[in-house]
Amino acid sequence: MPSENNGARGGPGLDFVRAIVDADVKSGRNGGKVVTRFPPEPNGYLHIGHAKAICLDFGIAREFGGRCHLRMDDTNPSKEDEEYVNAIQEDIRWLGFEWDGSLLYASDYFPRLYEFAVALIRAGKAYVCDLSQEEFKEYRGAPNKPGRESPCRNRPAGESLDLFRRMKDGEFEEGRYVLRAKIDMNSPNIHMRDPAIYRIKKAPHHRTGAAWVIYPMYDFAHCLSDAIEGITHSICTLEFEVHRPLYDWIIGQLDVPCHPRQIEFARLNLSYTIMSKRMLQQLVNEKLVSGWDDPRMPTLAGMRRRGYTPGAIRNFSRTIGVTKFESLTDVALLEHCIRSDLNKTSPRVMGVIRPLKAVIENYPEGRTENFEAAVNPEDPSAGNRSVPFSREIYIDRDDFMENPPKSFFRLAPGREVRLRSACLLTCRDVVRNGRGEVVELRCVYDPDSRGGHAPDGRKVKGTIHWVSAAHALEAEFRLYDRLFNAENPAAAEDFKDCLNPASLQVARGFVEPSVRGAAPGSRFQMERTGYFCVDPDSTAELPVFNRTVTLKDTWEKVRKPAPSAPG
RNA sequence: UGCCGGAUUGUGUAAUGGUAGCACAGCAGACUCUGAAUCUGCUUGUCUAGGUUCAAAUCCUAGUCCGGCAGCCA
Repeated sequence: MPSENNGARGGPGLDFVRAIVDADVKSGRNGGKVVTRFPPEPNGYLHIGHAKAICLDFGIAREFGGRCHLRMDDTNPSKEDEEYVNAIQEDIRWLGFEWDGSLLYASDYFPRLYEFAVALIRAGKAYVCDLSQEEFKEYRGAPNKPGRESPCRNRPAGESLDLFRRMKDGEFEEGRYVLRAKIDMNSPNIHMRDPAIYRIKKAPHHRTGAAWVIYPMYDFAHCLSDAIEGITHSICTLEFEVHRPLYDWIIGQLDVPCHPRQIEFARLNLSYTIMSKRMLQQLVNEKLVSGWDDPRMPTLAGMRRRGYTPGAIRNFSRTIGVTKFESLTDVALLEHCIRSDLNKTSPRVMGVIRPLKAVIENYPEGRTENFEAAVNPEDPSAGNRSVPFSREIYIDRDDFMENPPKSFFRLAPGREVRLRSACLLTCRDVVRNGRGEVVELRCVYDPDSRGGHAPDGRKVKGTIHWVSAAHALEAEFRLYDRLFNAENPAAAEDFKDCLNPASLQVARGFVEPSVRGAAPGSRFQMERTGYFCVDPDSTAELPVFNRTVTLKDTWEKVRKPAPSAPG
């Protein structure tokens, strides 16, 4: 097979796709113009794997001063829906891209595609075939076994034309006839063995309604849609590599304005994640998640709700690169990208997820004071916030141990810690309930340590977060972990067996009052805990926080050495 | 066993015949009012075998292994 892409290599700083585009621009191919397209089928929501393709398609157009179209590849009405068309546009814009021209649809080209098919028949390059699906399967042969020619192969063009028109007019049932390209039943490439290019499908189309009862197949519609739009570089994933000869063949038979170059790259695979639309659809249908935008989903809608930023996803896409090697990217890299973005941009706030009350016995009852704390130590321009303090506070249960090891830097009977941005606190005693569980801590603070510094210069290793009980805002925390326990769930016998039963844990706790009224979508770093994003489920009475990702936690590793890495 | 691709440290990715580099992860240390961030250091790699060459991840030959392809899905 003549392969235009063979031997193509990346230049310094350029991945192999950009290297090809760059070379084409420099050699004056297509008049030096670059036109790409992102062609989703509107049969599901976009996911992080699509983000890689979007960044490539739109990114290349942007970098080379070209255009990028958004075209719905809507040639199979039984799977597609307008809901997806809308979601796809929203997600692309959210990611930070805007298509050139108006939104395009392959279905807009149905009349022209029909005429192209007619032209192909006239040229003796296509015929109407009445073999059933089962029969043709037999005729097609196998990868290592040549096919046989359909008895209809030499049907006169006039007869095929008539039949094709009658297919269009709805005279036949689904499956009665298909239109086939007449290529080569002995080709070592199965896609060249007289592939079907039009089939009868009596399903209403989300845009063309009942206007058509025949629909072009992907191989016919896609290359011609590209050609109609003057696409110069048609970038797609590896599984279409074997389709390229067919792509080039069809374009080569017809009078079209240009011959786009198809370039294939490896799709993204992420550890502990599934990327198959079919499997994602199944999770939604079987209510294993709350919907396409469940924050555990790898969909852009889910990640957005989870608190991911478009910039972090774009940065991730750039970092993983583009190659033809089918790899499995460590989800830790994605997490690194969101942490590093959020670290620079999110306001800090204190939140207690599993509250334990601490009473400061030497602090006057009824008294309140405010401590100043940086909104974001990484960004001095963000200024300060005021955090109220009083005699009773909540701390996190994880920050107290009754019989701690030496490596535990937090609160314990007789130990002193720093309350973040406030003062030094020593635990004197614990209060238990009837079952012997610790339900309250009795503490004292050092009145000379206001602001968190000990006047005598003594070192206090541990700093913990807290919330004043009198001022605390009750909140729901949705603590997300990876959806799957297996590194590659798609490779398992049943991916659903790999679901992580602890992928969502809901907790009731408190946050500092400064976050009152934060709009859905607002992102915060809960100090020492993780990054959180306000969920749309929030109400005036109860804000809901989705945990985007935890902070890295060295103590976690000390405490229970390396399972298979936390989320 | 047919065709088409692919193979660089644990993971991902550079090096276009001339010092195998970067990021993530891991480990060790420094710093620290977030066990975060930051900073420093460290470990680990060219699928194999031949060949060409002063010099090979890169070029040639032969193999090995992995992925994709037999929808009237895209």
